[in-house]
Amino acid sequence: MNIAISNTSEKPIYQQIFEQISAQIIKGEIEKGYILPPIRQAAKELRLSIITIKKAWEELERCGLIYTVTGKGCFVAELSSDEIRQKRDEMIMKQLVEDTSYYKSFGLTIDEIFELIKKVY
Amino acid sequence: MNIAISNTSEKPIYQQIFEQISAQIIKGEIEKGYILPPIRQAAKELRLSIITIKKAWEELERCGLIYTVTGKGCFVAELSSDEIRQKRDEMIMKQLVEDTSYYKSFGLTIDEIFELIKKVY
Amino acid sequence: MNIAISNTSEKPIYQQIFEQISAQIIKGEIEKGYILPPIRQAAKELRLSIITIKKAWEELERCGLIYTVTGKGCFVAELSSDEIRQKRDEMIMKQLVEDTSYYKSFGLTIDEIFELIKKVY
Amino acid sequence: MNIAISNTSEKPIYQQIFEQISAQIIKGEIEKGYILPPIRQAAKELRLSIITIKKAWEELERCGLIYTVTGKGCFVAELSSDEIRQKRDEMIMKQLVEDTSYYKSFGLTIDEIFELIKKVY
DNA sequence: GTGGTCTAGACCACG
DNA sequence: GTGGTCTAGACCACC
Repeated sequence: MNIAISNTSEKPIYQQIFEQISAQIIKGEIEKGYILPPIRQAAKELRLSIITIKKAWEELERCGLIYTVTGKGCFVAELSSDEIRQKRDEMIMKQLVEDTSYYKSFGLTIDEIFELIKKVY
Repeated sequence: MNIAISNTSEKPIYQQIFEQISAQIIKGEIEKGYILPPIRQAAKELRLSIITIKKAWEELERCGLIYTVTGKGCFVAELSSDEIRQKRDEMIMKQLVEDTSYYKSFGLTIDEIFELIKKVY
Repeated sequence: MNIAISNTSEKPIYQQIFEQISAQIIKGEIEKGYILPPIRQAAKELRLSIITIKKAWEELERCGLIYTVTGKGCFVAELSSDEIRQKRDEMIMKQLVEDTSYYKSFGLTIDEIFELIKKVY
Repeated sequence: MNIAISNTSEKPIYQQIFEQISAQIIKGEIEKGYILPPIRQAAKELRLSIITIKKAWEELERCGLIYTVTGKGCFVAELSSDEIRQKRDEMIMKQLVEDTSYYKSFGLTIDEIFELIKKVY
């Protein structure tokens, strides 16, 4: 559980948590079958409301990255590397389609986009 | 004035308008010195509140893309192509920084990002 | 009639005209008894609405700097240098009181104000 | 929160509020990290519309004097005394440029301006 | 609870 | 005619 929260960001906190944990799962930094900390404990550690944590957990479950066993806790889903890769591409693509359409709306060519990304990277 | 509003989008309406008009100005689709439609007329055409339009116009003015003359209307700023280019890169960079940090969080290399963008483009 | 108008300024146009002409009268750049150009002509020269010019002339008359003779035109008032000086101080003081109270509201000492004015001057 | 509103002033209400609060922050009368009253409460207290308060808060945020955390409130920014001083001079300079150009238009020298300010102070 | 957005009116100064 | 400001409600997402 290594999460960095920014209060000033425009992104809602629950989404920041969701993105970071999902990235960690997909990168294999959290092993399959691992039990996520109980909501109450996570809330305490991150000094956030339980509601906020719950919302992040729900998002993760909706994506199939974790599953809840009532009374026992939330487990990281045991996915094959193919499934993982598929989920990763799904999540990234969803974002990518939106992003590129934004860049294209300014009349940028694909090469100009690459140029700018290189600068940022 | 060719604006498409999505009520289901997460983006606030005023920002959708801002983005579309700013893109049109930057692409040169709206010529310099052109008078934007009066806010009341725009509000009526798009079936929006005056304040929503006003907010979009204010953003445009803050970016230096238009200037308003009270009692006369809102004019597209007369910028050099260099200034336009600079403003364009500014706006895109702001978005790009956020986007790439998202991709990076999944462990994507810059080449993998290029690969994906090519597919989408 | 040497007037510079800024459309982008926040100051209303009629006030810009008023300020510039009154300053010219007070500095003696316009001689006493001089006939101001007819409203219609001034409006044409400055490419402004007649209403705008009329409003500026009215302000000048309210300040006693010009007087209107119906059918003949607007004349620069024939004031003694004492009267001129008094009017000048009146106009400046009115502005000054407001300005200094603004600076004071930020907790500036009089010396700090002088320092800043020197920079600007 | 000690705000005095003048309905007769030419200044828009939201700007009066902005100026008073920004002055208080800059003078250190409101401590860093302090939470501004919720916009709805402030609106009620001052008997103003929520939007009017919101506009004032937005100006403060644009100047970097406060930052808002959605769902939590608006906090006074934690700036170093240098940053504060810089912001103060910025705001005053902006006003000062306009003011001095007005005085200069009447042919006043810098010393005459000092003389008058001393009188008023 | 908080702020973010939006509506459908209104009055005013300016041109 | 224009934009500038303001009101008194409303619904939403987030915490």
